[in-house]
Amino acid sequence: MPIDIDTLNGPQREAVMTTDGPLLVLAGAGSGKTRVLTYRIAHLVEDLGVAPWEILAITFTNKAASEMRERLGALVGPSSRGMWVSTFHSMCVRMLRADAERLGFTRNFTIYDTDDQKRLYKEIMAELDIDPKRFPVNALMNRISAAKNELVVPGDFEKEASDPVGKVAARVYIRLQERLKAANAFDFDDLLLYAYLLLKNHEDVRTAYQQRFRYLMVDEYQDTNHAQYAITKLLAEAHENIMVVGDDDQSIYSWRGADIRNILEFEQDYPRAHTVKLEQNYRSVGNVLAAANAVIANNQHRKAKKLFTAAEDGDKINVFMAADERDEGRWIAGEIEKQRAAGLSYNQTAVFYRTNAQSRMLEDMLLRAGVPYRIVGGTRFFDRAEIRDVMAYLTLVVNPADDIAAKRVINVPRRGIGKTTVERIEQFAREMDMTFMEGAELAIVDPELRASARQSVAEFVGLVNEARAYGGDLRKVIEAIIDKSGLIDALQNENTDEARGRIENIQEFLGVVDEFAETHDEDEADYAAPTVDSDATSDAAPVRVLRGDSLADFIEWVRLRTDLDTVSEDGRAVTLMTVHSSKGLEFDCVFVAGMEETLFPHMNSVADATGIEEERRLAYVAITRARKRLYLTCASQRQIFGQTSANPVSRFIQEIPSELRQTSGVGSAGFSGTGWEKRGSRRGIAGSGAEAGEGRVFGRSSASGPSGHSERRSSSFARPEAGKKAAAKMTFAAGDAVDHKTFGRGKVTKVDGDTLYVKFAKNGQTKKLLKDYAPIVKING
DNA sequence: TGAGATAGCGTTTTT
DNA sequence: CGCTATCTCA
Repeated sequence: MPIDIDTLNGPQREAVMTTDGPLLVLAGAGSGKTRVLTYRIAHLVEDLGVAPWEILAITFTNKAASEMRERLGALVGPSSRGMWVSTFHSMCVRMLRADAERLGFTRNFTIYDTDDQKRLYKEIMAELDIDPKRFPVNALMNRISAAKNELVVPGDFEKEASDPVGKVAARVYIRLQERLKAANAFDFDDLLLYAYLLLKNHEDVRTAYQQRFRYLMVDEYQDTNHAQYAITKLLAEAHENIMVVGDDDQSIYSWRGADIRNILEFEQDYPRAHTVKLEQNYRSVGNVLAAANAVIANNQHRKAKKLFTAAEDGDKINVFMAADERDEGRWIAGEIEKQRAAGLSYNQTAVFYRTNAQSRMLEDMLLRAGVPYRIVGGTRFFDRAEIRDVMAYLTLVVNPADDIAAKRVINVPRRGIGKTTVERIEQFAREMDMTFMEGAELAIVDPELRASARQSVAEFVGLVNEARAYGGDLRKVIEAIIDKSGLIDALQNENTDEARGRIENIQEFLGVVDEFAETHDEDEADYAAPTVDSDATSDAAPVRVLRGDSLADFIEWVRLRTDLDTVSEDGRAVTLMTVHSSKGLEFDCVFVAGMEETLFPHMNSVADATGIEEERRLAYVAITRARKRLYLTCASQRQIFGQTSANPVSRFIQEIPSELRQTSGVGSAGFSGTGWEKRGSRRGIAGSGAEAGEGRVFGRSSASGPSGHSERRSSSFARPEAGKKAAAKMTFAAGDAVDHKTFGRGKVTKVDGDTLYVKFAKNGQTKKLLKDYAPIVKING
């Protein structure tokens, strides 16, 4: 399918057509950069005859990668196969799988996530006798993670560390890498670090990749850390056909090691670099864009640019000042309903917040208002204990050296293997320099252990070893492992509602397996890393992957997966997520809640200018997600950690010219902040769309406190039942059908004063709930 | 060895 | 305030 270059604007076209040499594309928010990226690739393949496997495109999230793959599929068809379109992390995994042996690992290596990592740190700290009170695990983890992202290896780290924490971290770092290697595992940062070392220290490998990838494209370049930068640089060395796309104004991950200088200094790194600026915004209406421009203009350290749009001005930015966070959530819910009545669908609406903690109240209020929503982020499905247990079993089957996984499940379900036995095994392993599983095999014949314990260990070792021989399709294998592990049986025997819920989760997990199988059939398998013996054939054609067994692939897929990756367009629900998660997305209507000093900007970031600038970029990202309507809300007082505090309105609101804003909501006599309008001062002007929802109905003087019942709050909700139950005086009777935030549908079986007994359909369990506080809604039928 | 209770802790953002 | 991790008791 030919691409139509004429649909692009000037700079876009320039970016697409400039294929040779280094190219920096500064792509403002909503300027069509994904389009440019995909068109450029299509141009390379279709017009210039570049082979798909000569192209490497790196994105920040899996979602972005699969989106791009999809678009490319539509653009150039099946020839997009064989192209590497992936995230940094999965690219590194692929490289490491191909050459793990060279680094002292095997191709079955495990990827440790933060939880595994933490367990390992704790073990190491115990081993090295480091007091976790004086040296918190998190501090050490952050320190070492930062070092890895800077490509500082343990030896160098030790030399450089002078402060107390650094000195301790140096010891931990050394041991950590030993332990990880022994476990045949990489943590997240290691994936980058070792991939870099692989390329750096093995010339043949490096050359193979350099020659293969004639064209490199890196998206979200402003978010790359030093390790990613260095990897990219190495890969691009031979051809220097590297295109990076990014927006310094959207750099929001510096806390994770992202170095904004990578984009700011690209032109110095590549003196031949050509630069293209995409400044025409196709996403937002004029007022939204003007607000975004005004806010970001307050940052000193940025490349000069100014987005413009041909779109109409649209509505003003709607600022609402709530009495408290409850009021804020309620108002947002009401406003969403109003928008909905005006024809906006739920899934074109999103509510953003700075911290995950804020989601609770918002959820609660949306639920009460009967607004369907879904949350992105927060606790992940894969983080549930039972799912992690299953994963640990699967991991152990693939990588028996994974001690963390082994220890996690050796007594799950209960087999009567206690601390004593585990410590004994650890002792063996340490003394004989073995893995935990090998130590366990010794323990089977250890006369010092109780016969029953030995028996149980033998059982455990046996089932893991047996599982290695299972064949058949992936789902069958996984089902067999779960079955043999006895996890489900044990849960069934518990015979509690909670256990039934867990079984359900495990079953849902099997659904995930199917999902994986569907999206990863053999044809979809990726092409392998180039083989190193570079005779005539190897760079002429892609090498077909010899990915190990698909169980390993599945584990890897799960490990590198985020909640964000499952954000789908369909589903009639409002999306709730953090501002960070929102990057790259767009919605017709956007609410940003909690626009107060100390929350947004967050108090931990206001100390220095760089912190504030990053918060501002975050605000910029939030604002520019909106296509048509933007709401910024704040609360005059808010409970944080059970403590009520009052904070001034966010400076980012003040930075939006007042003529672009329209303010509504209640002030409060007791409010101590600055910059708040007095109650009612803007009432008359509040005008369109706001009058039914704000102050008059929901707002009440905060002086009366959250406990004060307001008389008639129900009237403005679109859904009568939702409004009704929003009131604290809501009554329930046995037989009522209800919907609970987490438990789903249920039926009231008994009412005892303020206490409700609700039997939930999903898990069959009956819960005691306080009617005024539980996140429940009465529903019809 | 396991279950229960309590104390203590920490809550910015996450590939 | 809510969750986790540790301690204590049976």
